[in-house]
Amino acid sequence: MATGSRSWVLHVDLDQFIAAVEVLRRPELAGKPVIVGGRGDPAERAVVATASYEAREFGARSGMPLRIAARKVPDAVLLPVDADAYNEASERVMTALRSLGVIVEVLGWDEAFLGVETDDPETFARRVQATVLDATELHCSVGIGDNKIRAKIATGFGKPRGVFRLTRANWLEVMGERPTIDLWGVGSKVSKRLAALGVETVSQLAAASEDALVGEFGPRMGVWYGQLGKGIGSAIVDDTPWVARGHSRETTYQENLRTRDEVLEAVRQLAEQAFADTVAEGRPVIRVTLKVRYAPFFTQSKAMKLPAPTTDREAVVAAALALADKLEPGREIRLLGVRGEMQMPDEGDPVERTPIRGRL
DNA sequence: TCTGGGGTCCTAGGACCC
DNA sequence: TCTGGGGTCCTAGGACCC
Repeated sequence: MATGSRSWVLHVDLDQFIAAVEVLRRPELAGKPVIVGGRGDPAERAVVATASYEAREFGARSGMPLRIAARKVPDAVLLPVDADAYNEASERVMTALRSLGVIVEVLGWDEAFLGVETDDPETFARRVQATVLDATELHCSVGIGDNKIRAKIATGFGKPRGVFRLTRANWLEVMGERPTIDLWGVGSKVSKRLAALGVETVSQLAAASEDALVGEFGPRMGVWYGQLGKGIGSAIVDDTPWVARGHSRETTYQENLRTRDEVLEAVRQLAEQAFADTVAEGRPVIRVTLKVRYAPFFTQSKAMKLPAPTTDREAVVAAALALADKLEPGREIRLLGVRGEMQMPDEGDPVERTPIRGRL
């Protein structure tokens, strides 16, 4: 048996995860337009974390200002983000996936790659869905691929509650005529720059000259985009625990900050919170970055490598405050962020594994 | 209509050294 | 007097993802 057994990458994605978790604990919300975001108050500066399918019919989208979404969907049930509840549900999902005896690489709250040896990936995918549903009452879609890129993109064609296979064999047939922005890792800016090069579709990207792409995007990104057009990418599914490079805290203020004292106090608070997260990792901070968004919407950053790696809270806070003194005085500020970057555990021995939220 | 909060990686350009 | 090329380190900022 298993004569045709080979390696597959499966990508599992929960369907409207956050809204589904909310409906689970409040069954009366089933079938209603549900919008989750911020503190659930459309009068505040916040954006939509998830809109249920019913709310999407009226034009609500994740990432949209809560205020706008509430206007589009007057009958919507607005709920605050409850991170603890989603983390707990996420843990149960991942535990269910691990019970299948395969390698599980977690991508976020509601996503994971599975490394699977099988001669029938569709049947295995259905088993994944049944296992998750049985354990959590949540539905998911599964993409099957011969690498992570294709598995990830395949999932979109399976939604909701479906399974789709995307490999070298059908890559151009399925993706070739689609716009480049449909690729994972190509956003609005890059798709426009590609269009300026005459590259509108995935097949055009696959056929584009690497020299032209490198000329436009640089040695790494240029090569990367060319590979992406062909659907080429890593097939390594790695379950070693993720080690964060840094931690940050940022806040959008409901009222813009106006005075220097307000700004310094805000920076101090954010620095202490971000520092607390880095301390929990047990590694020293090597670099501090201050991010500022002046009203109405202009973002800048100031960064500073510390003289020496430190676990001293006051040193980190002092660095953040020093950066705050480089901000333009007298301008209204609507957002501040402080990021602490940590020393990696085994410097000089770069992790071979692929970064999950960055490149694949 | 007015844009969260948490991350990752890449590129350009200046400073400095040989 | 005016000038090279390569390398490293650092900061600022861009782009993308969930």
